[in-house]
Amino acid sequence: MVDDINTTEHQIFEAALKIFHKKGLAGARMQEIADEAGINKSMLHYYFRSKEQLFGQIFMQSFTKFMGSVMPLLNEQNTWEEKIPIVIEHYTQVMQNNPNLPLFVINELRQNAEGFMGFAKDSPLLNSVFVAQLKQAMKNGEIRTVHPMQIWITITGGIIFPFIAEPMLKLSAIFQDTSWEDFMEDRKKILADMIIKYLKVF
Amino acid sequence: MVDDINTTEHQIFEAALKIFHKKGLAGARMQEIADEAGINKSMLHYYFRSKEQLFGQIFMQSFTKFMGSVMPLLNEQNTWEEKIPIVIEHYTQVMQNNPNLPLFVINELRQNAEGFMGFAKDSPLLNSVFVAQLKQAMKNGEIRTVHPMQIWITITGGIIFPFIAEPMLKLSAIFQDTSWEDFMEDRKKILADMIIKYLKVF
DNA sequence: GTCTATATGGCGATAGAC
DNA sequence: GTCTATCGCCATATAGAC
Repeated sequence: MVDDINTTEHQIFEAALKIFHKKGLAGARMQEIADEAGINKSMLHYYFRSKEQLFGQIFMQSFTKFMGSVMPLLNEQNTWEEKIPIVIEHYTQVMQNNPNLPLFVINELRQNAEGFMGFAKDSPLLNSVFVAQLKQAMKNGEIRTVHPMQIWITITGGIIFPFIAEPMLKLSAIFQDTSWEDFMEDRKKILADMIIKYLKVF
Repeated sequence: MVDDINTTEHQIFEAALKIFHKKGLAGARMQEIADEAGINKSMLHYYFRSKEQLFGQIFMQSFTKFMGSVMPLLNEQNTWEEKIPIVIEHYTQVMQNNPNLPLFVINELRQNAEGFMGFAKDSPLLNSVFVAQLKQAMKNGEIRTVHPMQIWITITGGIIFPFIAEPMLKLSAIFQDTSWEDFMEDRKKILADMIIKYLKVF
């Protein structure tokens, strides 16, 4: 059982997750994963047969975590306006706990475009309560009419992008007068304000 | 001369650019680059010595293109408000012509964090006319006071992120009722409006 | 400059003892 | 289940003919 935290299999899985997230499928080495797990390299093949299969399990879990974890929040019984800062806070947490997760999923998905088509869902996002609430508010004339995906990408990208681009931003020595942490803390409020104001003032 | 478009060296360079952008350093194969260039594999070593050195030249050019190309626009003699849609249009063009460029630069930078510190500039962005204009407008009370980098990341991320996340978004079957092209065309105006409204209405 | 042939090392994977 | 030893392949790189 991979779930049992004390098994060899679990140790390998966690090590592989870390290495694959950092280096990707092509860049990761089985030996490096074994070292990270403090375990003999043969054990990787004993438990997961091949690098491909080990990777497959890691990817599946990562993809589900990244794409699926936010859905419950979108279907809560609160207003669309309340959901926005909650979603922003959620993604900030995800990024702080798994800084390489989105880049990993995006990269591997790009390499293997057709290989993962089985993952395609029937767009649960567009069927969420959140999107329904936005559409209703648009219909009522309470907010501006705009494709909900524009709002969604602005929310998610607004948080995820700075984390993804972090090494580039830091390279430009851009954060001289403020810390990265303060900057991202400010960002949460700015982003929510910006989106809500855009929707309401028109 | 790599500049001369008819030389073997130039053909190799262009082929390597394409393959490295798509697969990254770890995923690219010298044979694949040679095939793409329609040239014998030995020629790659003859002109560029090693994979590492070939990659180094590609990365340097890519990084400069990605980071440097927007600076002139920020220093033009127009208002900050006029610059925003211009920058958005610029990045849209860059993304359409080099769809893998940002992800390539971000990924390789992340792998080799300390290796490229020599590229660090003295933050030309924060010394641009655009940022100076924003600061002046804040001082005059014409717009809300906010760190200019928040504005900058919202602009760049707002365009770059959807392109980066494209395979993931398409996988979610999200674009049933509109085309990707229409969506991005709308986005340019939405993003500019959103940012300008946020700055002016407070 | 361009080709063919080959050297060299690294990596995924397996065999087999314990 | 876990280890050591090793196989076989593939990728980078070089040697050397033309």
